[in-house]
Amino acid sequence: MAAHTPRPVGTPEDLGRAPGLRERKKQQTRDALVQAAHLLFLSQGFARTTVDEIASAVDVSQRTFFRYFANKDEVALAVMADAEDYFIECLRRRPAEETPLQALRASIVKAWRDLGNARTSGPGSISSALELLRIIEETPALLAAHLRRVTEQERLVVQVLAEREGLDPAEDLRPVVLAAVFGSLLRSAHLSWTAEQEPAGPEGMVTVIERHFDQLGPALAGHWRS
Amino acid sequence: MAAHTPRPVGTPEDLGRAPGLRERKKQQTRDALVQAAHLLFLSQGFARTTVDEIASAVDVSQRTFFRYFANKDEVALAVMADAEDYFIECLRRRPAEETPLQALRASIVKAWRDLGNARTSGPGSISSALELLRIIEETPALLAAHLRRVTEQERLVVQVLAEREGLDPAEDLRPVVLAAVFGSLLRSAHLSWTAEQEPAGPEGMVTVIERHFDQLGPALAGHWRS
DNA sequence: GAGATTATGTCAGCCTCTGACATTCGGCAA
DNA sequence: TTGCCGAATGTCAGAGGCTGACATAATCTC
Repeated sequence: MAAHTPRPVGTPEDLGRAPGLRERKKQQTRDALVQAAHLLFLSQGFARTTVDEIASAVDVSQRTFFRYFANKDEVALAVMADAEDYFIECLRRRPAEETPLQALRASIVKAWRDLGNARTSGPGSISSALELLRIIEETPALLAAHLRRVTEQERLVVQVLAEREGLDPAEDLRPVVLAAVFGSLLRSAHLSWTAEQEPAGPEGMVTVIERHFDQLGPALAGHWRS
Repeated sequence: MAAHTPRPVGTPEDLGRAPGLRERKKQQTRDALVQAAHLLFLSQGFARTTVDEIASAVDVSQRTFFRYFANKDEVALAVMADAEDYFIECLRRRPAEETPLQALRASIVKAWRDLGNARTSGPGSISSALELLRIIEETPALLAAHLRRVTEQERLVVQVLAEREGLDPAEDLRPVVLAAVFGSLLRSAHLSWTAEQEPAGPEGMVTVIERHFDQLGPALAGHWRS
């Protein structure tokens, strides 16, 4: 097992090659750990769940747990992390005619919709991610780790945007600023989704996100008092 | 000592009352801890500094350290936290004629300038805060904690903005969105300040922040390709 | 100065996370 | 099939963050 095990991301040469037993087992324990952790977090809360519990629920040693995940946070954020990867993929595929802002909006909506239509249960399911989002928001340590992940994702967004528009992010601040704006827009959407009794599920999330996008113009415009 | 010791924030009834010996001593050890931690972090890095080291540098027990700060992160972020409080104060005082965006921009610039002109050394100095910013950015755990703090501050900004403009933040998304945008704008400014060889010190930071503000309009406008 | 408050120290202990080393298991080729 | 190599896992020991409980010492109040 590679040192520190980054999350398995399908490299090009993986495609079409049948993974051996070893790989399959690895994926299996990983999924099992995520799922076990998930269940425990939901039932007992994040803080009151120990790594030992998670590990022994899957019948591996604590040490093995830490070979799959760098820390306890990571296992909680794993599902969200996968979803974010998919979003980046969507963004990469947007047609060049769209403005950067349009492309971002379209990608995030598509990502949620697709994930919503995909597997609807199991460790990688999107409803899992949504339940997790609630736990994340109410657990300071997790929220912190999540926010850090999000800002790292933002760097990727900057890169993709700059590439799309053919400019150098070191020269031009616009991709940086837009990515930042987009990131925080998403976060306030998540926040309002978890806080309010919004329609649950991915489609509810899409609604909330779109509502936030629509407020972007008005928020930046002059005075608010009508 | 109150349980968990939130950072001392001057309550109205404190004003003009001479603090007793006990209070003064508390403030003294707190400052000493911050300063000692600060020096150690700068010389050895955050991770390689133990709480025991910090505590014994000030000649108190480890247990006492944890009565002042909930965790190791907090002592590192203490100076930044004070600066943020001052910013909020500035925002509260902005004239009502300014648009929300103008008020935010003016407050953050004023806050950096004032803090820059105030004590220029010592545990609460602004140059300390700036040095810390570098450490924060390169220490994942600290960055995470910092980001969480920032988003909490954002909630305050939402409140102040909503109050200014006389609207209900639960009804109207504009304060929420603007605060989010502002927060991420600041963060990318910090990032570019720590990354590049920007003019050091508070004034350099002001320059960077203003440059980012100026890009806000262009970033959101249609296509970027000229 | 006596008693009530409050800060500090001490101690024991849980939990997260890591390095080192031994063991077992899957992949692969003779 | 057998045997070897490398990769995954287990075991163990230990550092470091953090907390509750209780005792002690300092300040405050009257």
